[in-house]
Amino acid sequence: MSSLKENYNLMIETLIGIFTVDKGKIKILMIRKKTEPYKGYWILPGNLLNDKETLEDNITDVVCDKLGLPTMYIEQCHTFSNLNRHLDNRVLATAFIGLIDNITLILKKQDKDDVELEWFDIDSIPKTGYDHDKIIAKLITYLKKRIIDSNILKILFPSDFTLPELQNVYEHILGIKLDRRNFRKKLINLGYVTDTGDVNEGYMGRPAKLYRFNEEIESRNLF
Amino acid sequence: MSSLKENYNLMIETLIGIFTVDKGKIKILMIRKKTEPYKGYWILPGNLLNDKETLEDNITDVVCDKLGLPTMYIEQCHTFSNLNRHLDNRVLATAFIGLIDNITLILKKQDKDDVELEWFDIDSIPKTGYDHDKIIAKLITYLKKRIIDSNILKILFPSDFTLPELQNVYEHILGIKLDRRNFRKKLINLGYVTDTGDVNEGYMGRPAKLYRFNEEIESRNLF
DNA sequence: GCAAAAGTGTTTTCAATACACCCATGG
DNA sequence: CCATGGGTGTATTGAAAACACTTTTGC
Repeated sequence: MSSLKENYNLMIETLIGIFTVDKGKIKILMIRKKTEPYKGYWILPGNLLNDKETLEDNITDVVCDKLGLPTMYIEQCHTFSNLNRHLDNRVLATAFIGLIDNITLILKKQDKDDVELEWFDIDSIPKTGYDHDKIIAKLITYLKKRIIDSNILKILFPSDFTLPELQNVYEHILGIKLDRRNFRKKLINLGYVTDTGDVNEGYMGRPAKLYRFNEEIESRNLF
Repeated sequence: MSSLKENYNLMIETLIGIFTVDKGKIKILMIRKKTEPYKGYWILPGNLLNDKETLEDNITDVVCDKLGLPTMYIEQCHTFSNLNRHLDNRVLATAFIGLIDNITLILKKQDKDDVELEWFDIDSIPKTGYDHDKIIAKLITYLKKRIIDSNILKILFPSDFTLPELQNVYEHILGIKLDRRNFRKKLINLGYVTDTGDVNEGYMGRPAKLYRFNEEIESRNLF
């Protein structure tokens, strides 16, 4: 603990992968960089940490002020400390995931003129600036693991979703096909979801029933 | 990304909770602080990050050079960024877990005269300096979760352990009693462990058979 | 009426649970 | 021989997996 000051030319940024689900597909929000370096490339939203706020406060500010999105559920995932992350300065990055359901997102977002945002399917990430491709890969892996071993999917499916949509997400994450009958049986019989009585009209084929997650269900591995 | 330099009076330290299992009990290694502040208190080993190394390299150096322990399996867990972690400076902390089995530990450790180390049962953590009590709590929670949903326990039980020892660890972590017959049945029938043919002599009661984990087993939730 | 997508039941298999007595050693 | 801790088998229950046809809507 000697030499407290001398070794410090070192900065920290926050980065966030914001995820939502739209029609059974998991999407991540990226922002197009407007200045050099990496001008025109897609990157994760984020900000440099200043010395009067926590990482969590900082990233919450990014979400609200910079992106115009509502406050959302976040989890810290990993701190990246490779030496060459930035070209000039040493900058560490603490990466978060943020989860928001599509309905709240559409209702509460405020458009910002000064940022160019786009949602990408997590299977179709564009070319990124910096090392954000590696960070995104880690965030997606983290998200998948959390979906499998907790019930954070509730946050992405707040109410009035269809079981085929939910099944799509599970199949996508697990990389396997699930039997429709067994899927419904498990979710319904184990008390995870409840029929809302409504149906999802306006699509091709037979309208699907709408469900919501039950609140009081404890987390366990479903698949 | 304006104002790169002006906001930086900010440092990062690494901290590590090193865990081992001894006779069915999970232990964590702590170090006694020899200087003010918090002189005489127990803290987690760690070090300030300098600008020429990654967090992972830094903590590996702590383990080897400062503590005299062999290189071990580590995982990054969380970065703590509360404003008042240290008294004078703003110091963030990235905390790791390190896992090592008791046999390798005893064989390969080099005693260091200048550090006072002690292994504490994770249920009996002493009074700590700084916010290390909170960090330890988080590390223990993290470790428990990882033990439940992966097979990192293999790292802590390399070979020649008894099933009652292993059962103790599971019971401790899960906070429940497990049936001895069902525990053995599961571990053996599902191919997780193999009888080495040896027994554990020299303790009271009937000697226990010794087992080792099978290598090729995929990770799943056992309980 | 046909294309598209959603809904439904039964059987089999296997792991999970509950449960009580005997065995091997040290002192 | 007794105290201590370890090892063993069976029956029941419940979830997991496999499997094909019918229903509802839009066009």
